[in-house]
Amino acid sequence: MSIDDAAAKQPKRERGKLRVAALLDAAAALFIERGYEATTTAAIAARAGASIGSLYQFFPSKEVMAEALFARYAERTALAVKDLMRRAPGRAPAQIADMLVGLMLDRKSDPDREAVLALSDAISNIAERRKPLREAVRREIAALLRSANPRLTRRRAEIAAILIAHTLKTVRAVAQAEEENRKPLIASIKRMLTLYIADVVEA
Amino acid sequence: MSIDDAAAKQPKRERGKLRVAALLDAAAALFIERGYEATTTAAIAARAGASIGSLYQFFPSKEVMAEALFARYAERTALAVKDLMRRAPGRAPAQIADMLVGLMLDRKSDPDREAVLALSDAISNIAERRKPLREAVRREIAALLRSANPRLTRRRAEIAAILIAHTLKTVRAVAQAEEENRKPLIASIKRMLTLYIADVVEA
Amino acid sequence: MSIDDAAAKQPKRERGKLRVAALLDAAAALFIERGYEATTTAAIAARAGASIGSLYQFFPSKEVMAEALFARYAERTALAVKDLMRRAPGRAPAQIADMLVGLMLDRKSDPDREAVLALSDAISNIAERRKPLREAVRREIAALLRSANPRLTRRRAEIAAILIAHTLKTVRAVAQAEEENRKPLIASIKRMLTLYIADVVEA
Amino acid sequence: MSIDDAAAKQPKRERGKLRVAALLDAAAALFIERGYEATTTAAIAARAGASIGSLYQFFPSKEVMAEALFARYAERTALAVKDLMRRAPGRAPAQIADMLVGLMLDRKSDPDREAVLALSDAISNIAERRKPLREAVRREIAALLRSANPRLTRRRAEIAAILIAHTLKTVRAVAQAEEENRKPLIASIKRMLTLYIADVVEA
DNA sequence: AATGAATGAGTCTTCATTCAT
DNA sequence: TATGAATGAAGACTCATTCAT
Repeated sequence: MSIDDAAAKQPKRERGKLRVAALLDAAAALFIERGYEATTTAAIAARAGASIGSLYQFFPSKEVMAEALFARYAERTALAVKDLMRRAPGRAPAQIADMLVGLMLDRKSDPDREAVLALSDAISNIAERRKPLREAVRREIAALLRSANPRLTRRRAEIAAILIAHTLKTVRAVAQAEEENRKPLIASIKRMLTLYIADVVEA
Repeated sequence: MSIDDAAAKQPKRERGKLRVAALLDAAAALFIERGYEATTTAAIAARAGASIGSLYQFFPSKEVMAEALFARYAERTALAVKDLMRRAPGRAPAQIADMLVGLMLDRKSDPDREAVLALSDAISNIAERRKPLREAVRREIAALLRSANPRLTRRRAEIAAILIAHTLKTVRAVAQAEEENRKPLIASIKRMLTLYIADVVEA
Repeated sequence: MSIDDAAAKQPKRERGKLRVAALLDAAAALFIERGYEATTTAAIAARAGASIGSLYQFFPSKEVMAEALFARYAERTALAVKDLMRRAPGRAPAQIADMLVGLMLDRKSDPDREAVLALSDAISNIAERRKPLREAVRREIAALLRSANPRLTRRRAEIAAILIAHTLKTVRAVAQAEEENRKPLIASIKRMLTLYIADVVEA
Repeated sequence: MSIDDAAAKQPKRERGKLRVAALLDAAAALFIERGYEATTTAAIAARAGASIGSLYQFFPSKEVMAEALFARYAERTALAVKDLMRRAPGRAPAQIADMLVGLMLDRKSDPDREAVLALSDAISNIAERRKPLREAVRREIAALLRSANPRLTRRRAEIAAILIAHTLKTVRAVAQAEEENRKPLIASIKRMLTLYIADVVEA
């Protein structure tokens, strides 16, 4: 809400929409390749086949680009989570673990995801921006647990949801860093989550 | 061993050692506050009460500073892990989980730790440098598991160790981001690890 | 009369005239608020509720806008001066001082005036453009003095007119910067001018 | 007092002092030649025989340069005014007018003066910064008037001082813009001021 | 050793103006 | 005519690193 909190300008013409998408794609690719700091706005524009002025027509600053990229990613994620929840109720712990890990693996295929990660420590308030998304996910997981065991207190479900969400991040780390062990690791994560969810739900 | 493989110069006098320590402390604090890229060598020198010239007397480049910081951290961590292992053999899963989580909480008090994390995506080969330390930790955890259940295959122990190590990182994340829920979350992590370790060990 | 001597295009339809007026009003307001250099053509268009393309439809350059603004102001000023002169002949020094100061105060209410001042050092040849207006005013004042004292040499009247004109500018400065002292200051200026005019006329 | 209210860094070595002076001289010259906006920091550095980095070593922004230039000018002016006041008491109106106009003409020879004028509308708060100087001058003039006529009320002296100070600015304007009429105009200003001062003092 | 000045390539961003629809 | 996208030269400023004292 600060004064220079200018947001990305919405393009009004078709040409503009294509530009914005191309710029965002280029930014995502470069943020992944080089990191946020090392990526120059000139490079983004060049890769998108646009002039630097064109970039600034839509994004008043490099930081706003990052935010726009995050918004695009958050929107897609929210959709995926919503979709998951439609299919979840009434499942056994092992199935739930499966679905959650599956969601993470699916989402990993979104090229924006990795780019958004490169943003984490680059933009100070991206952490704040990410909060609503994170909390939505937690709420959904907590609801899932309580639908599996209605006697679970709200508080306990909440704590468990936080831990499960954190653990799910491991899926991403594992999928990136440990390519040669990926499969058994994914299986192990599912196993660990299954044990934990069962423990929580049957408490 | 190449020519430009310059490392931090070892200070010869007491005064020099203090300077180096002060510079590393300042760098650590600033890397945490602003990140690696956003921290200027001038700011490091200023916070350490030294001149910029003095900084370059001991560290031939900003990158070398980062490496020196990492080395200081790795050394302390190695000591802590070694110490843990001396006390570990013959414990039950719950105790092992306790000790591992306790180690993370202990190590968190080292101000270098967070700073080293800020280095991750800043310096490409810091990831490489970190590998040996990470693998040492994994080896120790795997050994622990196999000492608890000698029939465990090397491979299974290794996979489990990787997952446990990843999960331990959650301790740090939790301790930072979720202050109000810290205690129940730590307890939950211990519970989840206990369940998983028991599952692995009793397989 | 050179080829690139492009002036503001005369709008043909009513809608165009309104647009031009709105653009000039917006420009005037922004020049006052931010100065000529700091005002962007985009901001002018935006405040006038027009598109940037529309602005350039009527004004081929930012400089031409400034000139058009000046022209609008000069026209109004010339009318006011002409009107003054009709009522001036045969008055006593104190009355003349009164009328001149009154004219300045009147003209101050024209929002273009302040804007035109913001143009002074921004556009080099605006000083040139201003010359004819300035000299017309001086001629009128000189004529006034000589009608009050026909024996006054042309030269003396001219010098006095220049000084009086300069002093009249003080009215504007005073009215802007010294709000709390405005009234006595205006009175003092009138007194000073009265003394001086009397001195010149009775010489 | 805002956060980024960084001031010019004081040089600590002789070399630095020379640099700062050279940069300020270059800035003054260029501000006069081209105006504040049109002067680039690169041009200032070049004219001073310094690198652009060297300029920013001492002046964190172009605006701070302008402020430093103003400070240098204000200091010199304050000295001149103080000196004047030492010689002023007990003089007749004509002599006082003479001295005041003389002061303006003297100060005009300071190359910083004209540069400072080019700053007026460029830097928003320069008006604020100028206030103390302006008020000091007014106080001195008011004191002068009251020493000439002790029965003058504080208020009346103050108002008269403001008007006199404003009128003195005319000296500068005249000296610049009306070169061919300078002499008789200066004489006329002295005459007008003499009349006015006498009127005030003998009231 | 210590200090602080010097360097300049490189970065983000701006903005008057032109063009395509 | 109206609109909004496109352009790119230019400008303020940064910062790791080197040098002179």
